[in-house]
Amino acid sequence: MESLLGYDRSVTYHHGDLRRTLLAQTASAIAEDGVAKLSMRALAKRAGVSNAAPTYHFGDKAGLLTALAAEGFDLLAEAMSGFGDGGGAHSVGDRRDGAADAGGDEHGLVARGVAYVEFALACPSHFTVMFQPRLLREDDADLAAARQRAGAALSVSVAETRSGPDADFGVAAWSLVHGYATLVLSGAVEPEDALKQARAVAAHLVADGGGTV
Amino acid sequence: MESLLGYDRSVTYHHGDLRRTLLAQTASAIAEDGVAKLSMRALAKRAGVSNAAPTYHFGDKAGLLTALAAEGFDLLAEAMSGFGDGGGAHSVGDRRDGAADAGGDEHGLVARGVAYVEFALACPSHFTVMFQPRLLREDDADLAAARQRAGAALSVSVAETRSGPDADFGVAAWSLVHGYATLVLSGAVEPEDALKQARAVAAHLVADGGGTV
DNA sequence: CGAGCAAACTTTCCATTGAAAAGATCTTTT
DNA sequence: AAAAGATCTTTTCAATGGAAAGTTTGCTCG
Repeated sequence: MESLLGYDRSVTYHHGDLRRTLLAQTASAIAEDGVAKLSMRALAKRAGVSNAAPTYHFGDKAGLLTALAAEGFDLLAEAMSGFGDGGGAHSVGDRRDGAADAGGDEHGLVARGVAYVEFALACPSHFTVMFQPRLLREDDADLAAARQRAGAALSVSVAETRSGPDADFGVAAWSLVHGYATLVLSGAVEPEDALKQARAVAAHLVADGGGTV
Repeated sequence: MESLLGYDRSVTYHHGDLRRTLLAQTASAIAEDGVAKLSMRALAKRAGVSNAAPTYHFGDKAGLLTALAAEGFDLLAEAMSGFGDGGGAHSVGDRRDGAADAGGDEHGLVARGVAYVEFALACPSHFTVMFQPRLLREDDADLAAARQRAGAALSVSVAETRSGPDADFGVAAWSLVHGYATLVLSGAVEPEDALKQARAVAAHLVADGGGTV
């Protein structure tokens, strides 16, 4: 029977973890071929379930990508937290290569900027989807909540450096790291050593002492 | 006859300008619903031709988007040229709102950064596609050529400001304007007055006098 | 313990899509 | 005028997203 179906019903039925599995498979599928070529059916095959299983869990393709984006914003919020206040730097994902996080006493804002880039490069699928609202259900509550958490983490990063509410500087800092991450991911900038370069790039901004335009 | 076909054959057959028309319709379709929802068939209807007409001109969907991206890189190169050497500022597209280009004696690099953002906001469909290589035919010769022209224009902009070959600074400047444009286009940053803010943002970087990390 | 009930997943079906193949029409060249 | 080539159409097919209805599983309540 199972050889005909292509999957073992006793295992897949009430998988228990299918939602998480689908999200993970989605991320790796996007990382391989891009979000444009993501197919719900191929995803289902990849996870060893039937065509309609992903649709059941996420409603439709936009729902799937929305869930991925929400997960991404939470990962980003996590990656940006725990720098200054003794929490110790959390590296994205499982890797702990030391070198990237070792420079402990570099400028706090630079460290967080590097963390932003580090996240984008470690989770390219999440990052890509997070900033393509056309692909998402913008009215999704979970997405809004996760986005707000990430936004708060970003604001804190800037506020720690600049006491006054200098909105322009915050936007500039965000633009810098976001742009660098985007350019590297799109292949426009060759990343010999992306994180080292990111640190140098970020330092250009922080080196600006004044800030009044 | 024509009422049955849905188009006037005497007009559409050997349209003479169909390729350009299709590119323009593609740009506006993407601007409306995003590139993910772009349909070759809907595009054909929009242009008043049959299903296969777009495929004939561009090979396939990737070919269409590649042509759009190449056009975008040429528009960008044009937008970035003609600042310092007396050419006068060329505004993107047809609009000439004066205010955006009027501040003649602001820092040259800032002016070019603003031009970059101005282009991205004026041609969002081109800009979006230009930096999504997964959607394109990367081996396309026209794309490579146009991209190189734009790259050269960008390099000149930076080189005019910094004499020495400070690669990091160039990447930082590009990242800043590219990131700001991307964030505005994705809706992540609210553009009260996007260009004014862009100028302020860019000034943060230029205000950095030294540059050595 | 078993009957119902909701959750999780499957099967089937349909409209739309991208692309290939082959045909029709117009323009240009010779 | 005849041939050749460019431009556009018609037809066709496999793949896709999604809707609808059916089936299996686990849980709850009597």
